[in-house]
Amino acid sequence: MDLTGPVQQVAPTLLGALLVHHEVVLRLTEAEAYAGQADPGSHAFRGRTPRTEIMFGRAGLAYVYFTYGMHWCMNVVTGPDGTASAVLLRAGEVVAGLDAARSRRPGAKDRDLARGPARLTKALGVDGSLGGTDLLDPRSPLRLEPGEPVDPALIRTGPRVGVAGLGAPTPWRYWLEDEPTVSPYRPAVPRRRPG
DNA sequence: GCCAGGATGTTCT
DNA sequence: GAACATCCTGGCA
Repeated sequence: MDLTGPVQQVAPTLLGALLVHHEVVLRLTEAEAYAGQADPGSHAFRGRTPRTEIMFGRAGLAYVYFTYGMHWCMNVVTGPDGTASAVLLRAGEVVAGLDAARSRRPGAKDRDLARGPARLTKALGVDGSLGGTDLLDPRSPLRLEPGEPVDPALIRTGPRVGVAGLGAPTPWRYWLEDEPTVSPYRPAVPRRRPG
C-alpha cells in the first residue's frame, strides 16, 4: 500500500482497503482529500501547530482530531513527507467484529455503524490516544491493510462535505457507488422539488 | 421521509 | 470569543 503520492491520487486507492482496530475490521467506502498547506479547507492551511504536527509527518501516520466537542475524526497522512496532506476516512462497512462495533453504537443499524467520519471512529473504538499510530506497521493495534480490489467504474467523486468556502474544481471526495454505508450528508443531492 | 436546532470542548484569533 | 472536516433528537408529513 503506497501512500506517498499526491493526495488526490492516493485517496481513491483507499476505497476498499481494510482499516483494522483490534477485532473490528472496516472496509472503507468513502474518503476525502485534504491537500496540505495549499488547501484552505485543511487544518494544515495555517501552518504547523501543535494540533497539526502529525500531518507534517510521514505518510501512513494516523491524524486523529476532536471536533464539535464530542466527536473524533480520523485521517491518514499521505503524500511526500512534509506536505501535510491527509485523507479523512468518512465511512466504511463493518466486515468483522460486528459485536464490538454494535456495542459501541447501541441502537444503530449495521449499515449505519460507520456511516460518517465520527461514527466510523466510534464503531472502531478510535480516539485521540491513537493519533500518530503508524498505520502501515503490521504490529500496530490500528492499521491499514489492502482489501479486495474495487471496480474502478464504481468510484465516484464529488465536492467535499462540511467544508466552507472554495468550490474548487478539484475532486476532493471519493466514494463507492451502490454502497449503503456511504455517508448521507451529500450536498450533491440537494433538496429539490420535481418540476 | 424531511428539516431545524442543540450538544460540547479544543483550537486559533 | 468564534468557529468547527458532526451527530442525534424531536417536530411534522
